[in-house]
Amino acid sequence: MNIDQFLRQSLNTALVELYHIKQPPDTLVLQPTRKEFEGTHTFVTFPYAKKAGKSPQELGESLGQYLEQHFPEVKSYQVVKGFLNITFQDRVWLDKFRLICDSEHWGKEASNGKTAVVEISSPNTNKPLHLGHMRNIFLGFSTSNILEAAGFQVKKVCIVNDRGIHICKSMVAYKNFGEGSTPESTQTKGDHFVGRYYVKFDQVYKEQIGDLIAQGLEKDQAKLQAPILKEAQSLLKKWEDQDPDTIALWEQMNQWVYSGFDQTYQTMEVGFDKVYYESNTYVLGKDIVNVGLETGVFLKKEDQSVWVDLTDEGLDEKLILRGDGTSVYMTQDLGTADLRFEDFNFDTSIYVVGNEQDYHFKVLFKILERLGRPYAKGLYHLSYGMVDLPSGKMKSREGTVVDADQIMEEMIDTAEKHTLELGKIEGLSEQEAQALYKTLGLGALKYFLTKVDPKKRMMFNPEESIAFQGDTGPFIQYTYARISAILRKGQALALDSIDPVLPKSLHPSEGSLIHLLNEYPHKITTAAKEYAPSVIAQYVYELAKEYNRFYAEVSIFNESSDDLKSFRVQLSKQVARTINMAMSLLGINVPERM
RNA sequence: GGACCCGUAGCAUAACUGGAUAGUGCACCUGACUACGAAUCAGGAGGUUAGGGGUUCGAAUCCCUUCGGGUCCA
Repeated sequence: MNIDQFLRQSLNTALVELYHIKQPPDTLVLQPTRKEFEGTHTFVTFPYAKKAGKSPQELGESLGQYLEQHFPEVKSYQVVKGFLNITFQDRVWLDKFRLICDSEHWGKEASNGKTAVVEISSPNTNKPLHLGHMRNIFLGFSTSNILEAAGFQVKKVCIVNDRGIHICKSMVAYKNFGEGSTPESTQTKGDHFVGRYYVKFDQVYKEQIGDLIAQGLEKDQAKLQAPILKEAQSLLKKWEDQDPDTIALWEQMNQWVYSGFDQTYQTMEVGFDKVYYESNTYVLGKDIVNVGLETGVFLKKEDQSVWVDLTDEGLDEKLILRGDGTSVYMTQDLGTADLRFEDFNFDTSIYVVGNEQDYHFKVLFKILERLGRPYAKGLYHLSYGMVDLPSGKMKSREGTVVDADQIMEEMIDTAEKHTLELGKIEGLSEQEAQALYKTLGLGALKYFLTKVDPKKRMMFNPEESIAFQGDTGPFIQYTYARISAILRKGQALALDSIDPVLPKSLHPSEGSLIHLLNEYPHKITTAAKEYAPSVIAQYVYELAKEYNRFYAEVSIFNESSDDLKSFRVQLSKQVARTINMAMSLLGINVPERM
């Protein structure tokens, strides 16, 4: 039984015995004890004081006394202003430590037989990936890893937005200004190559609007009349009519983009189980509309457009299909939801999509529920805030974005500079050194993007970039490398016994380390339940910090007793193991030295 | 016109979902390497949790309201 449960049951017994208060154990209010007080677990007595007819202070005292007398696991207690703080015997922690050492599957739940689908990234094929995508991607992959550790089978999918007017804009600009150049001929990464023409389109478009206004047109009219826009629209029409030349160009340009994306994904160390293309899925959903009309979930208006009325839920009426029979995003998303369920028969499906789509997903899920889809209750929108720059919002058309490839490169360069300054990696080959810089640079980036609550907008300052000190990826990586050095030495001294003699008592920092280690499985559960990588990030930071404190407070190899030395080596080893696992849940590697 | 999200020291963030004196990092000041790795550790300073009102043993958290920032729907 875990300590939490044990304490809940014991408190339950005490409340019944002393005050005849029957309170289900799992409803008792427990919380971690604050650092400045003795103990690890705190029971909040206020809610029960009235029923017991005692002051919170008295109630705490009596309960504490009861626990101390009846349960040998409880070492001592302390009541501060109605908060009952409980300290367990060192033996309890040592038993836990033994279990952790012996458990081969530590930090990995057994399969729960359920499948989760996670939709990640969903890029457009007209421009390179930027910082916003990175937040999406790292959040999505980390969430996937966490769900896997919590026992799910996870499928990572990506929907590529490869059709529509935005692609045609790049195509038009390329036709007019490309002069037959290619990524190869210009030595440019494919996605950047295509993105350039998207920006070019916008430049020309703006010039043309300016010219038209100068000729006396209203601004709104000018926006509609600009020749290059009309050209893009006619190209979209041609694409829909399957014009061979247009299709060929479209395929060619998309191919360039994909090869660029692949390279970026490789640097990020991510990959997908299945990729959907919108050019295939945008026709889906129309059948669903017909069925929905028959069953009365949808209604048809005079202009033949199809709507759903959600006003009784506090939402609006929402367009499902246009009067001319063409799709809107909602039509398509209904179709892909069904398709995805056919493909994976999932229990949970998570959409990692920015919070500007909060309303859209609320409506989508509601409609699927009304359509009686069996999977509807397993849908979840993992919504995240925008990434802001000091200069304001990122706008790809205006080129004010932080490019993913560029930022990764800069981070890796910074890591290299930093590492060379510190000069601690003698003996690494050039190849190992390069791998290390990547590990550190990407570690800093991934940690930065996953440690924050996804809901919040976040600020990214490219000038100050991302630090390597304090609450950062490299701080944790450093702790791991530090422990690795200890383990190497422990091995050399033959102190790395798998079955060390456990000490009779614990140094306080040893106790808190074991307590923290013991928390890890709970953190996975919480993180999986809430789809919150930040839970893991915060945990692993706390663990690394606690280890560094331990490291400063006690010595390992200067102890006189071999038993104690090997115990501390073993403790270090378990910390390293846990850091490694937690970091890999965030998609971050840890180095043996740095 | 309607709806949703956000506001915590100079900056960036946390608070176990209503619990203790609101934690932590950066930056700033002070100390610790002739000791297992100083990308570290120990300490200091910095807060009317945007403002006001309410709910209660207790509010950053829930309700009302004002202000500021952002988003969506037609």
